[in-house]
Amino acid sequence: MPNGAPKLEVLTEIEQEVVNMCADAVRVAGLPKSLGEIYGLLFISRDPHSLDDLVGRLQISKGSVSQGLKALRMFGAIREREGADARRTYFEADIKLKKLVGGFIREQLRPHLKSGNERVKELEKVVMEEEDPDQRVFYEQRVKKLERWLKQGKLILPLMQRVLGE
Amino acid sequence: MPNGAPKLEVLTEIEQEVVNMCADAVRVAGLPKSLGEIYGLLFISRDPHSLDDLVGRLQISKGSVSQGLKALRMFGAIREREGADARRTYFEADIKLKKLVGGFIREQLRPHLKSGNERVKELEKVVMEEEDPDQRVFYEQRVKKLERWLKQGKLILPLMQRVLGE
DNA sequence: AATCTAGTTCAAAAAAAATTGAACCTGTCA
DNA sequence: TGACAGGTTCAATTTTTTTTGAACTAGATT
Repeated sequence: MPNGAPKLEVLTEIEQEVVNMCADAVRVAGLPKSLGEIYGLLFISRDPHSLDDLVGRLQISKGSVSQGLKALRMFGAIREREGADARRTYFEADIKLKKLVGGFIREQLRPHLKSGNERVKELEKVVMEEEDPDQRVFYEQRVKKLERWLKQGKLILPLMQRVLGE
Repeated sequence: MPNGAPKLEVLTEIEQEVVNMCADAVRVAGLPKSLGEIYGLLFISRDPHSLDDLVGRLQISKGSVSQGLKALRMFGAIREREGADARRTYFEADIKLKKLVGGFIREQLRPHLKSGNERVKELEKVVMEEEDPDQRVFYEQRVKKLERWLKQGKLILPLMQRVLGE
């Protein structure tokens, strides 16, 4: 009978430190702290953890951990693994920066660029209706500027991924 | 006697659209909406605006606009300009993407990388105290990984600035 | 089939962040 | 000098975001 009981111990100093660093790092990216805490603990752990392990060690609710794991899986930041209790799902961190940044770009940045494009197209239409010719010319310049910004954004994402390709 | 009275008119469709786009864009970067609204209105205006103009047109409080302008000045995203009323300070948008991104990197990203470095140095010390040799080797690997991540981050910032050099 | 249990969902609660507005500077003008 | 106006500050309030936890689903297990 395998020991599948969730771990309940408190975090060691090292674990706590890494968990905090990751929590702060994801905040910079505008993601919830709990996500970083979960990733941080997996990152600094040799053995994979189950949902209940994470609840016990990090002292955050089952709901938060469930949602956090879901998001991290979407980013490709964690992987499922076999573990002590065949009934549970265990997770380990994917530590390739390329993967993490790639997931972030795909899930967070690209959707915004996409909707930005649509909005600029809308803008072009509205600008065409401007009566005053000088004003219209000015607006056209500015909208063109927005378009160029979006293009630059689209350009820089794959570049970032390439550079972080290690 | 120059007419320095603040503008009170409501936003046109175009202005509203650009203001909203900028508001959403800065949210992605983790900055307050009001900052984006202010920048957006300046971006799409031919003439510079005073603090009271912005309060009147955007319907946000004097306090918020004052703070927003302060932050935008720090980023280098806006410039002071002469205007109708010699007593007031007027602002116009700096529309060079390089400048905007540069300001963001300098004010928001670099400080985090810096504190990250310090924290990793702290971590190294704590790891040295780990008794179990296998565990210590594992921790050393992970801390090294964190160091590499920070280095990559430092590497990519100037690259971004260069690419956005237009 | 009834019971367990790992995991999910989501409305409500809590926490964090942004905004407000009144008090307060500071320099100008009469 | 005193009244005034532009601008700043910051404690209190509002809004937004995150977290919680109880109810629920689904897939074993007896």
